[in-house]
This record gives sequence, C-alpha cells and structure tokens, in this order.
Amino acid sequence: MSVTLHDVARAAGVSIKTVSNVINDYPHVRPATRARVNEAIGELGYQPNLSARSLRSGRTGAIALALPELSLSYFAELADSVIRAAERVGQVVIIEQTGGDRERELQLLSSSQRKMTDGLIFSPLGMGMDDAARLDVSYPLVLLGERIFDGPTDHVTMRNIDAARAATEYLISQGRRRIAIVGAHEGEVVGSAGLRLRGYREALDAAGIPFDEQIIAYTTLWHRSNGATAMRELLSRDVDFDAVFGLNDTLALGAMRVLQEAGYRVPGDVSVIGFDDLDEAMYSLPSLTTVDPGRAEIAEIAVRSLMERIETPQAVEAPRLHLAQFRIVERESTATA
Amino acid sequence: MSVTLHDVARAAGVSIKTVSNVINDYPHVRPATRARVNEAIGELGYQPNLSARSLRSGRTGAIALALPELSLSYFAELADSVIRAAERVGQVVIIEQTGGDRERELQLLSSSQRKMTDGLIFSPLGMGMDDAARLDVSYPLVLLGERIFDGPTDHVTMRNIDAARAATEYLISQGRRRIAIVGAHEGEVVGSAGLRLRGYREALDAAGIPFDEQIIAYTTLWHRSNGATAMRELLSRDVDFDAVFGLNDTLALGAMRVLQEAGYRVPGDVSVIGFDDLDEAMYSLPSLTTVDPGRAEIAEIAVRSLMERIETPQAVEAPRLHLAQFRIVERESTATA
DNA sequence: CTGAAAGCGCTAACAG
DNA sequence: CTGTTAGCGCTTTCAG
Repeated sequence: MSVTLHDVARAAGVSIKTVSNVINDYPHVRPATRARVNEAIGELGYQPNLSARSLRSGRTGAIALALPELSLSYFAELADSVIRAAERVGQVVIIEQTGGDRERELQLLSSSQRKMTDGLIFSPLGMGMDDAARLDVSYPLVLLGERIFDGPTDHVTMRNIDAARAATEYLISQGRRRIAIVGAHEGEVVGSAGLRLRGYREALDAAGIPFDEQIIAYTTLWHRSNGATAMRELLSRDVDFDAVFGLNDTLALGAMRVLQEAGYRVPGDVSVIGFDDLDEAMYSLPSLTTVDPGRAEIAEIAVRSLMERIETPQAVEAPRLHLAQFRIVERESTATA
Repeated sequence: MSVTLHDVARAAGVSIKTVSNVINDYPHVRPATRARVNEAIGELGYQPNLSARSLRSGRTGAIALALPELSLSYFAELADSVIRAAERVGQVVIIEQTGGDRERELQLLSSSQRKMTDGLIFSPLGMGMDDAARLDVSYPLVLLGERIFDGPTDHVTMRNIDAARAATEYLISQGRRRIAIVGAHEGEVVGSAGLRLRGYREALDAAGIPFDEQIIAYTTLWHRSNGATAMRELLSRDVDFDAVFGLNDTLALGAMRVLQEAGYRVPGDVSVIGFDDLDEAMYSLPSLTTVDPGRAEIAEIAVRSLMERIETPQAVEAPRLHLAQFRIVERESTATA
C-alpha cells in the first residue's frame, strides 16, 4: 500500500541503502544520485515509516509530559512551553493527565506506554518525598515541581522560597505589615505551599514582623473557588490585614474577588499579590501583581536535559538540579496611590 | 538489553507464539500454560516493544490533536477532554500547536509526523473554506471548529448559530433590547464569529428589534484584552446599550472589566453573557452567564468517530457532521434583581 | 492448543 | 561512493 524505500530505490535506479543515505543526509552521496533520489521521493510521495525507524533505531521521536490536568491554567501554559521547546529539537509531545492522583502517577512511571516515548517529563502532585525511590527508572526522566527533592533524576523547578520571600518583601517595602496568606497547606514542608510559606516567613523574620497564624488561610486545592472560600473564612475571623499573598494566581484571583465583594478596595485597603504569572493575571480587575516563576526557562531546560540523557545515556552524570530565574511582575493590585 | 518475547518464551519453556497469544488474550491457551507465561512475564518484567508492534500491526496507539495553542483556555479545556476520551479507548494523544497559522496548518496535514499516529483530530483556525480540499487526506481525520464546512471528512462541532440565538433570546427575555456585541469579525460568514453573529441577528429579527451596527464592536483576536479594548471603543462611541454578548468568555470577561471600571454595574446597568463556559467564567466578579457549547460531547464524539475510521477504513461512508448539544448556564452577570 | 518461520520497513555493518 | 544483507521485536499464517 504505502510507498517504501524499495519503491523509491527502484524508481531511482539505486539501492535502498543509497535512498536511506539521502534521507539521512549521509554526506558521501554523489550530487547527481542525490538529485535523482530526491526526485523519486517527490514523485512517489515517499514518507518514511516512523515505526520501522523506531524499531531499528530505538528512538521514537516523542517524549511524554505527565501533569495533573490541562484545565489548570498553570499546567496548560507549562505544556504550551514544553511543546514549543520540544519542537525546536524535533520531538513531539504526548500529554498524559494524572489528575494529581498518586496511584496514577506511580502507575504511569512503569506503564508500557513509556516504551512509546524516548523519555518523560514528569510533574507529579500526589507523590511525595517517600516515593522518591520510585523515580529511579531505566529510561530518561526529568522531574518538575516541588513534591520531591534530591531524587535520583534531573530536576528542574522554580525558586519557590526565594521568590515567595521576594514577593513578601515587595509588599513589606510598600508599607504592608499584616500580610495574609491564602492557600497554605497544613504541616507541609516541601511542596509549593510549604516552600512558599517558608519564603514568606523568612521575609517576615528579616523584617521583624511577627508571624500570625490568624491571617493564614488553609486550602486543600488551589482553584479559584478555594481562594474565594479561604478569603471568606479570613474575613469571618474578623482579623486585620492590609495585604494578601495568594500562593498562586488563581487563589489570589478568587480571594481578590471576595475582598471586593465585601467592599474592600484593592489595592487601596488591601493589596494582593499572586504567584505563577498566568495570562489571566494580566486581565483581572485590578490586574494582578504576581511572580513569574520562569516557566519558559523551566520548559526549555527540562527538554534540553531530557534530550541530553536520551542522547548520551551512558553519561552516568549525577542528577542535576536547575532552578529557574524568577521575577516580580508589578501590576495594579499592589499599586501605591 | 531489554527483555523480549524470546526471553519470556525461554523462561516459560514455550514458544514465542504462545507468549504472544497470552499477551494478546488469544482465547485458546491452556490455563496452566497461561499462568506459567504470566509468571515469567512478571519475573522478567517484560514489556512489549511498541515500535515493533506498530511496525507489524500498522497501528501506533496514538492520535494527534492539532490546535492553535494550549494557553488559550478554550483549547486547553478541549485538549483535556480529548485526552480523557482517548484514554478511554486506549489511545494516547500527541498535541501539536499551530498558532492558528494557515501555513503551519497546511504543512501539518502532510507532515511525516502523521505516520507516527493513527489519525488526527484537527482544529484549524487559519485555514478557510477555500482550503477544504486540503483535508482530503489518506489517513483518518476528524475536523473540529467552524472554519470549514462540508469538507471531505467527519466534522464535529457546536451549534453556533442556535446557541448564539438562544443566548440573545435569553437576554431579550429579560427585557434587554440594546444588546451590544463584542468580538465580531468584519465580513465573516462562517467561523465562530460569523456564525454567532448570525444567531444574534436571527434572534433580533424574530423579536422585531432592529440591528444596529453602532453597538457591534469588532476585534481580530479573542483574548481578554481585545474584549477590554472593544468595550472601551463602544463606550467612547457614546451609544446606548443594556446588555453585552461577548462572542466568547474571554472577550466577555475583558469587556465586563472595562464596564465596571467605567462605573457601570453588571448586571444592574448592563447584563453580560459569554460563550464557551470556561472554568473561569464561574469565578469572575460577577460570575459570568455563558453558553456551554458541549465541549465534552465534542471530544467524545470526535475520538469515537476517529476510532471508527481507524478501525474500519474500508467503510467509505460519507463524511458525517455531528453538532453537540449546547445549554445556557445562568450566573450572576445576567441576574435580574 | 502450540511451534516454526516469514516479514512489517528501516538502519548499519560490511563489502566492493 | 554504492550495493548486500542481517536483524530490530513483534504478529501471523500455516503446520503439526
């Protein structure tokens, strides 16, 4: 049915090896021969059979990206960046959604689907430090996120503590002293929530501002509705605060909404900062000051690291950790009058 | 290196055919043999080589989804739904971003990447009716969206006209008569903008309300900022309106923000409706009334149609068109006091 | 019910 | 510079 190397070879009057050489840009082919082969390829509309090539070469040309779910904007934007980065190095991306479920994440690590790709970029949410050993797999793997540190693989992520400290310092520099937190996770140490809370505390300590449990609002999930609920709870506690640090943008956006509904002016009465620099942070009312955690850089480095491991698997270099550059993006929600 | 059928066969003391039979759930295998083989598989940690299987079977187990970009929430949520639907039928999904660029879309249709997948679900944005013939490809293809109709392939999309008419009728039923449009496209006939505008006009006609070009705002793109800009322009025209129909949610959200900044109350002074039922529509201030275009159904049917074409390519059935069920989702932005 | 053997389309030694 | 040939690991007739 489909046209093969043999067909092209026959049409061009050469052997299949020569056709193969032309296709793979093998240098030592006479220009005239090359031209003849290319013509035959064009005429017959030959396209290499990628499965055969994979079987032979052991490379598929695809990498997998596993993440919780695309309908969470952060991950959609991450996927966008990863696909772009992969495209630059000639790889396609298979996306697998885990729903942040630990069992599914664990399964996925040893699923036979792995055989379909050259490597995996993995952003777990359900797994924790105790599962680190499970990352010691036999294929190229790059870890994303803050669920597991010091694991057996390359790890690319953001400077959560530093960035959260910077965000808090930024609010303090604007004269805010009572900075509420939305989205903390009870007792968490690593994980985005734990790390960002730690950065917050560091900034408080450095400024000599006491930490007040009363203005910390906990949520399990980080959707906009959780931010809204957390803020309602905060308001019902009847405590004082003059700023809110949403541990991510959607939380901040949800909290900001409730704040405004309750009659507070943002940033007049309360200034608000988020974390992630989602597209939508730019268009909220008021637009949201936030932390750009370096998503594009994370994607770029993750793909590059993975490709290095794919291309030179023998290089048993120690696991590498890369922390992307962050920056505060100032917008209206923290503007000073 | 990796363990193959031969290794398993040797370990279990059977031939590779028997192992293959076990793996593929071929019925006529003696239970004892089956057990022995399964044990060997478990011990050796055998995983089938998917490339070899693909080469042999002609099926890859992957489908491609081509869309403009994941950072547009509508497409992220569509991708989410498609991945879930594909998973249910045992397929993985490769996502390709076109940026809505016609050239890239055209290229992608004949790229050798197609060989890596069993079929393509394609949501073009740059291509138009004139390019319909280009969809006549030799592999299973399902078209999404409203750029091309009556093309040579199966097509799954939403009831744009009906849904837009329903949205408009809904506003009219609440007593609104001066319904502004945000996001129209100059001279467009098909395409989401063209079709939704047509539904709007039909509702107006049916209600005997004159169409007024003065309250139609055009934009090229459909980002939130375009909705904001369009609304500013509308306000600067100094015309009267008591409702806004954003041709999608992000436009509506952007317009709603400007409206509120300008001191209008939503829905008090102006009620606002969107289209798409994005997650974020649920959490805006006020929450946004919108049209759920049946995204989950679209994904489900698209995958199912594609699989049918993949599994029975000989069935040269005529191209099918499926229009998903829509519904109005009532929220605060159109609440009547 | 199970085994032997052919071959999917390609790449890479190895010859020439 | 180009041709021959041997598999990559699997599925699948076809025998037994």
